[in-house]
Amino acid sequence: MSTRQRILDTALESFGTTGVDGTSLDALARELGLRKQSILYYFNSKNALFQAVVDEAANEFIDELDAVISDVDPRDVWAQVEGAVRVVFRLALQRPALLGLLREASRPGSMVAVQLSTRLAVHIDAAQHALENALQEGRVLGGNARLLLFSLYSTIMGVATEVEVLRAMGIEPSLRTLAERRQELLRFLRVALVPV
Amino acid sequence: MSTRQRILDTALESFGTTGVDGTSLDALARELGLRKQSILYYFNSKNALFQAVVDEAANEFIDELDAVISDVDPRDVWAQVEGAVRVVFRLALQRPALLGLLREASRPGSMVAVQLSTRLAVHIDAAQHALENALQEGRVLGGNARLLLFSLYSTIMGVATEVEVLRAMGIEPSLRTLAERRQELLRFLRVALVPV
DNA sequence: TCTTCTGTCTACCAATTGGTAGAACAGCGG
DNA sequence: CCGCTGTTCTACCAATTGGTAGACAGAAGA
Repeated sequence: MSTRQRILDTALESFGTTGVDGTSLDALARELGLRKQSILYYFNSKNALFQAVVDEAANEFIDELDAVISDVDPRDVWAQVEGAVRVVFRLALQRPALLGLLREASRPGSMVAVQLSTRLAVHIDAAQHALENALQEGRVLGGNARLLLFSLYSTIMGVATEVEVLRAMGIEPSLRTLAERRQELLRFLRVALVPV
Repeated sequence: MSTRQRILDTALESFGTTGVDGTSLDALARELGLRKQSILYYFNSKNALFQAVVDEAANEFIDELDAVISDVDPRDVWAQVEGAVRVVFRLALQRPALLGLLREASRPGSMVAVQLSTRLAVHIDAAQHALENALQEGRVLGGNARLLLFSLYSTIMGVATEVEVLRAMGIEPSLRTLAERRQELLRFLRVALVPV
């Protein structure tokens, strides 16, 4: 794998778990068996690296979503929601750093330096239109599609990343726990989203 | 107001908006018209200050919740949930730094140094028991009360703090927007929580 | 008046931070 | 063998960080 790609991967892992401020270029380079100057050779600044990592994470996130959702009837909003929930929960288990990074990127301070990936913005637009269609046909509750979309996003995100909160309260989340949580969330969404 | 209290208040504001790592003792002191050594006179370290600020924020948060919920029939779970939602949304508008700080405190890295306030833990226990009673009487969906509680918490939190995400996407949240969001969330919760 | 305690200050400090300048070195085409 | 290009290195650096030591001032109490 190219050095550049190794840097991106390791940085995603570290930024997503330890946070951007909590990760020094020095420590990152040590983990890679390099000097930090080599990192700065590929990315002009730490901020540029962060931007690149966010872009990569957003792309990976969307790829996972697309892979699942593309198998589904685009008119079946509920099936799409269910697919999205499944993806997010799987990522929470298998790629926790990825979700951590997306959360890190949407923190108040970080947004100043880093714009959300273009692809993510486009994807949100598309999802918004899909929801608007569903709304017009009366298959979903709610008025403002974009706001409803954000509601879905933050609900999924919040529930999926609460693993950390559970750990902090002394509850070690198990596979079974997460499965239960997903069931509860799906029941939540199902009752709120099914045809009126 | 005592200097100690002024430090706590300013620190909460700064930690909650700029983040802990993004706030230096120097900048904090400058904002207070002091030297950072004076801060360290009251709090032995930056971490101790953060711990104190988290405790204060948790207390304030719980006070707000208690004030609303104590007016409600303790057996009426739905009324309590509605009250909690109202409180969180009001805080999102009037004391955004407070919610920001609670989110900051539940970040992966921060929890290492800072335990959740004891009072918050006790409060969560109480809420858990209330939910369990409701579950036994069959007035609410769901199985595990503690998990359901976390679901409620993260859902409310996620939706309320998505103001930042909206801003990042170029949507300036208005009072009306937030009111709509609250309505949507309440509809969400109502349908999911009302007697089966 | 002398002492003591509280609070704020000046003066430092060691460590770490992100970042720059430029040497060394490898491989490769000519 | 030469020069070129891409990559990694050593050597620095200025700035900032959290934190320590101790002087100094003022108020309070004896």
